[in-house]
Amino acid sequence: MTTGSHRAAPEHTHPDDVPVLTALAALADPVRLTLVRELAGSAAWTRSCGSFDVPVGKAALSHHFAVLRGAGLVEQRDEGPRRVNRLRRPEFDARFPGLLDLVLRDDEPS
Amino acid sequence: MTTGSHRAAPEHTHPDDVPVLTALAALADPVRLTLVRELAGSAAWTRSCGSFDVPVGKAALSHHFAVLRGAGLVEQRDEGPRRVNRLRRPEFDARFPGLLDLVLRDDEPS
DNA sequence: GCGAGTGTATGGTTTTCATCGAACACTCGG
DNA sequence: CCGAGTGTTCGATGAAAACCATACACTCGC
Repeated sequence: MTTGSHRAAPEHTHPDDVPVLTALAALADPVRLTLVRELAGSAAWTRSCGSFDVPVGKAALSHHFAVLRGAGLVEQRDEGPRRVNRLRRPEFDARFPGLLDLVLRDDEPS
Repeated sequence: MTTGSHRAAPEHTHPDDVPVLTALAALADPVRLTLVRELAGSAAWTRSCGSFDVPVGKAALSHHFAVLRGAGLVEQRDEGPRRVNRLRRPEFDARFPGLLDLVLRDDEPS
């Protein structure tokens, strides 16, 4: 019986269980949008939560990741002391085709 | 000199001038989502502002339409005493391909 | 020119949400 | 076993946004 004391694994929501409104609300925030974009530019499982360049404290950051998880946008795994992330591109694309493409490739209007 | 006293024409924003964040925020609200969907199901210029089935008062409704205009989602024209609406599908699709399709054809997860 | 119908603007209330500081949990290397 | 590093949770604060009720503006039929 390896009852090993582990940290509680983060709760994940599959994109298939996510209402559109939740997905849109998750992406309609400048900080989270930055996280998603930066995450899309890195290989899976290579970025820990603290490695993102956003102007908010740890607490807020943690909250934002919880929202992204709840929207099926991000998957997290504990790796030693840090929590590493992966953008759930294929699953999310299957549920909301084109949405990620939109927010990723967008250039702001001149 | 026909200085005719007309009502101020509503200010419109073309989708090309709309940042993604604004578009997402506009759609990430249950009332506005209903408006867009109901509007998509009707012919252009056939729906006045008051003809939508949403559980808010006139003032809030007026505000929501202002947000939709500002996001390049809706065009309005004064027709007698009422203000009729049109969903700017082609323009908005050109700026954000697939986004409207997504919010329109979506079925909530079981 | 009234009065009904329709929409906007204003002012104020309530709710929601992003944020922070501080305290706590876990992992790992000395 | 301690201390540094990392992330979550809690409580509180502040800002943004949705909302309502009221008052105002415009159009039209009578």
